Parts: sequence; C-alpha cells; structure tokens
Amino acid sequence: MDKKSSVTIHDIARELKISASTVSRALNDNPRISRFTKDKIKAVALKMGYQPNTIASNLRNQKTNTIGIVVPLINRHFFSTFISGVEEVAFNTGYNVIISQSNDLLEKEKKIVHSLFSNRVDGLIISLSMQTDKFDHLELFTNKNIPLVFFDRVAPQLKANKIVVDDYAVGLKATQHLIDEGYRRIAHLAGPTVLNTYHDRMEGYMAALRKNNLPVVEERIIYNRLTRMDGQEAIKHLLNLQNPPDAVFCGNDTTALSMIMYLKRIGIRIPDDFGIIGFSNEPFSEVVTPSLSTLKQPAFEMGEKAAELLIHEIEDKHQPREYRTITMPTELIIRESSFRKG
Amino acid sequence: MDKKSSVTIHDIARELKISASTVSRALNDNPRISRFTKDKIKAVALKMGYQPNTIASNLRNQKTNTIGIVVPLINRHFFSTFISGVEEVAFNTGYNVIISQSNDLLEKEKKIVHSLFSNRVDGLIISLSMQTDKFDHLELFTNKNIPLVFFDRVAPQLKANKIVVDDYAVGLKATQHLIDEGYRRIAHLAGPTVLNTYHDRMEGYMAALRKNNLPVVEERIIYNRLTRMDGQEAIKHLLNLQNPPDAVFCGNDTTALSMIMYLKRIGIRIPDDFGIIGFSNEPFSEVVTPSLSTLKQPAFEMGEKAAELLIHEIEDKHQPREYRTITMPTELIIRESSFRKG
DNA sequence: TGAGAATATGCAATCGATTGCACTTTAAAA
DNA sequence: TTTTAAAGTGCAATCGATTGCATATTCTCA
Repeated sequence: MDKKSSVTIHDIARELKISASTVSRALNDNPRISRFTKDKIKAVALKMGYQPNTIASNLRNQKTNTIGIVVPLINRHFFSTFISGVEEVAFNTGYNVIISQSNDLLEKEKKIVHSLFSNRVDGLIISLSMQTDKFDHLELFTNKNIPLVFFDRVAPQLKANKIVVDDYAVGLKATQHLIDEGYRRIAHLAGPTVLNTYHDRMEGYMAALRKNNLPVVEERIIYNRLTRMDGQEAIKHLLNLQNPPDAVFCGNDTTALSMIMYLKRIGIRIPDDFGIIGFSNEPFSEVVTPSLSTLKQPAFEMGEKAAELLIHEIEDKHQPREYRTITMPTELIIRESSFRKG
Repeated sequence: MDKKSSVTIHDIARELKISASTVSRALNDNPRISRFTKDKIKAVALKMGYQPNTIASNLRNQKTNTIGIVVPLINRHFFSTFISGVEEVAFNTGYNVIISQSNDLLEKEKKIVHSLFSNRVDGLIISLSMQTDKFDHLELFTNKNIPLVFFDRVAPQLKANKIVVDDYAVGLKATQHLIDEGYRRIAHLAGPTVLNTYHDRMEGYMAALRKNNLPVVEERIIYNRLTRMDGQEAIKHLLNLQNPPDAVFCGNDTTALSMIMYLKRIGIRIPDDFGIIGFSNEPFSEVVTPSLSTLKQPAFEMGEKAAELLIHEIEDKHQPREYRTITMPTELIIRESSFRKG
C-alpha cells in the first residue's frame, strides 16, 4: 500500500502526549478546552498535515452532510442548471452533493434510490423518471422521515415538499398567446400524461381553447416522449390531418425545434402560416431562426429553492412536518416563431 | 427523533440468536457460511427491511466507492455531458459520484478539493478553474497516491492521467479550414493562455498561418475569458483595426455566437464577407442562422474514459503507476458560418 | 486553611460492518 | 474407537471521531 495512510487525532494526541478526546474537542473549538491547549493542538495538526476523516465523523454523528440528487439525464440543460443551483446552496451550507441519473428508467431509479439511502444521504432531491408509476422505493425515505424534495416530475401522492411550475398556467398562457396572435386551430404535443406536469399543461391548453370558444379537437393532441424524432413525426402527422392545425404548443423546446426545422424544409412560413411555441427556454431557442417562443422555467432558482427547503428540513428535525408545494413563476418569452402582429 | 433509526446486522443477529459476524459474512456471500444459514439470514434481512450502512462499511474498509468530480460550471454543456459519461461508467461499476463546481474560482476549488479529500473519495476527476496556477491543493491527492485524472484544463506538471483533445491540432484544423475557404486575415479569440488548452490552440492557429505563408499579426489575437460579452467586445475591437480581419477562429462557440449576432445586426454577411468558426459544438451551434462551424469534442466519451481510467487505477493499487495522457479525437464540423465554396 | 466551585483533561463506550483467530461440531480416515 | 481434517460460528479488535461521565488540578471565598 501507500505510505502510512493518514494522520488521525490519535497521532496528534500521541505527539503531544495528551488524549484523543482533547484533540477532538480542541479542533472543534469546544469551550472546555483552554485557549492555550487549543492553539498548541491546532498548530501541531497543521504541521502534521491532519485532514479529518469525514467518514468516521459521519458514522459517529449519524449525519453525512450529503444530499442526493436524482434526475433523468444530467446533461439536459434544465437539469444541469437545476443541479448547479443545488450545488451552489449546498456548498455554502456545508453539504456535498451526490448525483445520479435514472436515464428515465424505473429500474435504475430504484437502484439509485437504494444506494443513496445506504450511503445515508441526509436528504434527497428527485425528478422522477418517465417510467415511474410506483413509489415504493421512495418510501424508504418517507418512512424513515428522511427529508425528500420533488421537483419537476413529482409524485402527487407522497408527503414531501415539491417544487414545480404552474403547469396549468403554462398551458393556459402558451395557448392564449397563440390565440391572441390569431391562430385558431391549435394543436398540442404532450408528454406522457401520467406525469402530472404534462397532464396539467394539457388541461391548461384545453381550458384556454374553451375560454375562447374554440373546439378541443382530439386528433390535434398528440402524446409521445418528446424526443427530437417524436417532434418530427408529430408535425408530419398533424399536417396530414383532414383539417390540419395552424399552430402547435409543444411540450418542450426540443420538439418545437425539430418542427421548425421540418417546416422550414418543406417551405411553410413561420410564423405567418404556422405558429409554434415550446417550453423551457433551451439555450438554442433564442438563436434558432426563426427564434422560438417558449416559457422559461427558473431552473437555477428552482435548484436553490429545493436545496434550501431540503436543508432546512434536515436541520430542523424537531419541527412538525408540514409539506409545501412551491410553485415557481414561469415567464412567457415571445419570439419570432409565434409573433405575427407587429 | 424518528422511530428507531435503522436495522443493523446486530438486530438480525439478535433475531436469529447468532453472531453479527455470521450475518455479515452471510450477506457478503462468504463461503465460510453454509448455504442453509445464508438463506435463513437473507430472508430475515429482507423481512426486517435491512439496508446496509455504507458509511460503517466505508470506514472499516477504508474505501468509499465514491469518486469526486470538480468542474468549473456544472451547467455548461460540455461539462454536464462529461459528467453524464462519468456517471454512466461509475454507476455500472458500483461507484457514486460527488460533484462540485469551482465557478472558475481558485479559492472555491481549493475548498472543494479539501472537502472531497476529507470525504475520502477513492479518486478525483478535475478540470481546473481558469484561475488555477498553483497546484498545492492537488498534492493532497498525489502525495497520498490517490488516483487523480485531469481533463480539459489540466496541470501539465503533475503526475496523473490526463484526458485531453489535441488542442494544437484543433487550432491547426480550424485555421486551415478558414484558409481553405479563402479567408486570409484570420483573427483568433483565445482564452487565458496560462491554460495549456488555450495555449496549444493558439500555437496551432499560428502554425497554420505560417504553413500557408500568412503573417501572424499580433493585434489579431485577443485574449479574454470567452464570455458572451467578451465575444462582442472582441468583434467590435477587431472590426475597428486599421486592417480588420476577414475571419475569426473563436475559443468557444459562445463567443462565436455572439459575434454572429453582432455581425448580423450591423449587416455584415456571413460567410461571404466574414468567416467564423467556434469550438466545442454547443447544442445551439447547429440551429443558429447561419449555422456555426465548429469542432466537436467527444464530451460523453471523455467522461467515460476518465471514469474508466480512474476506476482502473483505484482498483489496481499494486500496479506500478504509469501516467498517460489520452488524446481524444475532435471532429471538424463545417457549417454555414465558414463555408463559401459550394 | 479548608471546602466547594470552576476549569481542564482523560477514559471508555459508541456509531455499524468487517475479519483474523480461535473454538466447536461433524465427518472421514486410520 | 481414536485421530485428523474440514466445515461452521463466534469473539473481540478495528476503522477514526465523538461525548457522557469521571477525575485531576487550580481558584475563590469564608
């Protein structure tokens, strides 16, 4: 093996011919140790290159100062930005962050959740996989009263804090905007509506139509997994309808983008002949031509908020639990793809 | 506190009136335990909802099955994709991943590195902050022979494995491409050249010019931090030169993009009047108009490779160390912003 | 000067899993 | 039937830091 592993408080104690307890107390600034002794110990600790073993401390304290994050895919802009926000708050509060991605697979999500539990994370922040329809694995946390915060794709049944956007309002705002721009046959590309986020958005979409006395036409609503490919399939399908739509509200910017590409290719003018609005304001949405109207989710702020809520719950063990669902504001960003008034 | 914390091997032992050692061995499939006993123990463990305490195990085994990643910014596409690759391999090999972001601040990087060390990660993967010019904090790892892998922004001096792209070739390829397209007064927007990655790229840029008997003009090389704002400043500055350039090779796609935006705004035609090539193939580069020529780094594969190297080194403790620098291929992607032959 | 208070430090158990060594039981060999 | 080997378990120490409960020393005031 390597050279003698690491310096421990016992090594320091031996060096100074005192007990390890005193060293531990001194390094933690326990008032029971005199200033003189503390200084001496700290000096020696520094000289010997002491680095505390957090593992040992964690075991003894039953606390790891670590929070787990589970997202479907780390390199999706929304998620990585969210994670960035979590990390920011966590770091400033003295917490580490373990991340894992479920790849939208329930089985992987289960394994991850178990592993994070075994690693005794102090709390968990999770956005569910697209496949997740049962929640037994999460009861590992809820049963043991380990703080849990959902965001984005949440489990409505479970008692936990939740960070979401008002998806109903999103659907309403997006659709109303298209109506305001004069579109009348508005389609909707929805994700799997078992997930409340997609379900609510569709409700908002329908509500907007009704409010404006426009018919809700079944065949104009398409459900899929919202990949790039799905977007292209969807627009082809929609254009082939007897009475094709003149605009689409897409479940995400990715599908909206692939629709724009397709429409440009076949020569349909945006926004003149066809309006498009997406969701989540990806980095590319601003720069594509025509630029893509969308709704912005405050990803970084959601991460910060999730971390704050979680850490607050971790450190306030004795508070009676009261679970909140925090709705973050979304912002309608009107760009070229849907703006034909001006 | 909560209900009695968790089930331990001692609880299982008591339940079965056997010793904890036997339980431990049974759960780890130690051959010294009979099949009969094993089955009995596993059944009870399951029934009691036993979840191993990884912390305790880590302490005893002096191994955490955790690797640390430090990147400047988690939500940069290159980094989050890299992380995604690391996570993939780590998960499949039974490792957890702790991530932190330095925000390109040396001080934060130092704190993170110390914290990860104290958390006894089995290895570390790091891309240095833009400010990092001293490496004492990393000696914490190298001195103790804890595996360390650099990627992207590496410390050339230190003995460790490194994953990079051939930045010299990048500079060469990008510049040669612009020359091939008929541009003659090619500028370069470089990052801080203390970082070898930017330094090498600039060398490649200059080599390409020389090889084609084009002059290397000092004032056409600009150094900054490559933010969006920096890109705009740079293009303004370049256009105001006595003898302004007719093309730019940008240190990243972000600055290339902001240049495109600016040039479009003031009516300079791309690629006819001005050529642009960026670096790293951001998601937006493909969809901006004109689409942006760039060089693609295999971020996900780099993450996989880094994880493989690191984990291999972790698990091969007794191998004599031999450090490699792995150069990953980059791909020149020619798009509209620099293509005027066809 | 002596008693109690205040101050400073040490002992040993604890967190939960692992493992070298020892012990017991059973089976096989002599 | 006795000896020896093999198989199956348990004891207790260990990983490193923390902390309740002593104990030891110094100080203060009657």
